[in-house]
Amino acid sequence: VGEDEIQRERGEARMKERDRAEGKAKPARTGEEENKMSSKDTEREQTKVKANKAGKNQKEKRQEKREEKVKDPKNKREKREGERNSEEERPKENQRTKGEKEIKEEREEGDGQEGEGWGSEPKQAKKKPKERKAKDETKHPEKGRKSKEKSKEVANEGGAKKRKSKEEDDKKKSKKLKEEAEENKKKEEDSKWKWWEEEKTDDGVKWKQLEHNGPYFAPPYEPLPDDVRFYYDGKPMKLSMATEEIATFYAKMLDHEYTTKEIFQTNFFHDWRKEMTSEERKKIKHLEKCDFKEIHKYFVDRNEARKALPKEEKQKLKEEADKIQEEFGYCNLDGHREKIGNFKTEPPGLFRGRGDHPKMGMLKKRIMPEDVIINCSKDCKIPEPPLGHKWKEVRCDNTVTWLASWTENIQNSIKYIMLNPSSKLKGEKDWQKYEVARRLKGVVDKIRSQYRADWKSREMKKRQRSVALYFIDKLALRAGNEKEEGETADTVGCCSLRVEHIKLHSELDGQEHVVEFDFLGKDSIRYYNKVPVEKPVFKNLQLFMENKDPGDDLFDRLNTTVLNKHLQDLMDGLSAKVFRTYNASITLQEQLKALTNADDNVAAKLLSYNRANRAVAILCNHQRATPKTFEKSMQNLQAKIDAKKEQLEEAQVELKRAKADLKAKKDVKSKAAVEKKKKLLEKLEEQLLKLNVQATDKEENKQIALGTSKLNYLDPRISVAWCKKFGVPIEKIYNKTQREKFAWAIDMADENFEF
DNA sequence: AACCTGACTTAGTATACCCCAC
DNA sequence: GTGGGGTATACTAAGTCAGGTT
Repeated sequence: VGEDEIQRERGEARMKERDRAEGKAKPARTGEEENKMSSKDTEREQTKVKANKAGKNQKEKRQEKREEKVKDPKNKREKREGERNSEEERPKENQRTKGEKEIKEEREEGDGQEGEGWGSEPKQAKKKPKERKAKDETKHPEKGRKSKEKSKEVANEGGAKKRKSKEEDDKKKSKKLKEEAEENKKKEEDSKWKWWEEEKTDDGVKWKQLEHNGPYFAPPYEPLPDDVRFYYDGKPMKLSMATEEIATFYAKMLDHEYTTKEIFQTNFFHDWRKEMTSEERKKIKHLEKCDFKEIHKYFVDRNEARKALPKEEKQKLKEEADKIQEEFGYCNLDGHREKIGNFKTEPPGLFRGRGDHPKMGMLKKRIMPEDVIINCSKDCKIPEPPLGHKWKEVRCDNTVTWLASWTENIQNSIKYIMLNPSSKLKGEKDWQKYEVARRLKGVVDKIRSQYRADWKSREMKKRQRSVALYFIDKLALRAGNEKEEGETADTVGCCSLRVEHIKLHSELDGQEHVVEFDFLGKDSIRYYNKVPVEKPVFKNLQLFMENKDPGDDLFDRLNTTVLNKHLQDLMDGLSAKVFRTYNASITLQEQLKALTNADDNVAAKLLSYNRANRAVAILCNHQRATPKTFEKSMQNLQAKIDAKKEQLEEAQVELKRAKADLKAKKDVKSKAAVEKKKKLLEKLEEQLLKLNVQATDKEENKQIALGTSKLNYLDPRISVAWCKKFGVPIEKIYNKTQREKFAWAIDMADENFEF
């Protein structure tokens, strides 16, 4: 119920939410989205199919358009200009209908420049509630890490009573514990680097000293054993090593949906043939005649065997991995040991794009040292390339944060090795991001009233800009850069919306001026939403869509560069994505305020937190595939609920009986029995309620991913303050990794922090 | 102004891992 | 001890945005 209120309060309606509100009693999503999706397949599946179809039409159209452009670019351009000019007139007509506002508008336009002063940053004092925390940490240096071990030990002890020969084990363990503790101590000391208490420099220099061991390269290809064969046209065929390697990439993916897709197959086969020897190429002409099944089985078996490995073997493997982590996983940055995020080069394989990606199945080549640029201090020990190899380049650029880079062959873009989110370099940037968002809080009202005013501007450009900004602000849409056609999946953001992505309803379900959005956003995640908008926005959209084809840009006079330049003028550091951060964080703060009940127990408070978190995830459209095990675990939960209900009924019957007993006997004993039954009943009721809440929570979370917003959009200080204020242990909302990433916030925010 | 590119953040999914009930 | 279910981590694709070049 609370959640529905939230949504209403925000004055907008992500469609799903509204449907839920309409359904009232029904907690699960119902309504149109599902009606529309007739089959039982998952919504996303449907979405994709639909999108694919749409995509094809679009693409054909757009292709045509492009061809036209190529044929006669000038002609097209002129035509477009003509359209624009005539459009330019139209706003004036509209203004007339809006009456006397013209004058006001002029004034506001003149005032537009007042924005200059907005940039003044509300200086927020760096408070330091650090004292207490620091003390805590020095007192129990390895408490956090140890506690886990300890609990393990306790558990073990319980079991050990049965078996007696535990001593040796224990000894080993305690020794190991000691070692670990020592190591942890060392680590802890390093990770205790409180960079946030140091002076910040803002000169673009990211480090003074940077030392590391370079990337860890993917292990070389191991040829298949002789008895694992590839068949062509029914006959076994020995492949050259390079060809075989690529075949294994495909074979490994055989039971993945990807390999059923035509583009995937075509791309794969094309790239594979390129790498074949000429004899192989002569022979292998059709993918359908290739039989990878034996290879596939080999890998499946191998994986299983690895899973079934005895303990010691597994232990060994782990130790090896730890060694690698130890050697390549850390670097020295300005005298501090920092964890690296991705210290391994990406292994070769087949490219798995998301959504309807034109390049899926292409061969991702093996990265060699000769492809890699190393970035490190001048005077430090330069990382050794693997034996017999050389680096592409070693440079010393302290204005960037990466340690190594290479160019990837699919999109021809650069990939980097960078630090872990817990590092100073990442943390500082993160902190700064939220500070920018907080500055936006101070000027957002002004910006809002300005874009409202701009809805009536005589300039088409301004109108488009202001409507787009309205969407970005209200719906937390992404900016929407242009993308190269045919290089990536066809997805859009705000500025790249096309006419086909929205539908206008002057009236829908009792609401006026409803815009229906339906498009694929980042990662080809569908954005579907029906939003009532203000009348001028609606009118503007009608205007923008006039005389356009479905495949035309909705905001043809706007792109992200123009928009961001404007935003930069409004506030220093402002760009489109800041609105997402701002709206996400402010929503969390408001929701927490509205939902948290100080008298609740921790579990209930956590539920409130999750609900607030979920409100943000919904706002940002963070989705996930319904977990594979969802149905099952839901059933399990339902079974539990049913069992509880039964128990409850039984308890009721028993209570009645006890009451009758009491009436008959009227002795102390039966009175006590009644009390006991009453208590039991209460307890059961409470448990049932809890289970029901759990089920609701689960259902609501089915397709919503909370992690992304938690990690990237919610100022951690809001959460930290909330925890401190309501006595919720921080571990309940942030796991170990998250606590490391947000160490700065955990340390600096007190319960009074306001975003 | 269009175009390109480098650097960095944000994103969902696959897999590893851990814990608990059996 | 095992299996399964849920969470944490690894992985890498896909965005944003600004600065430079044409």
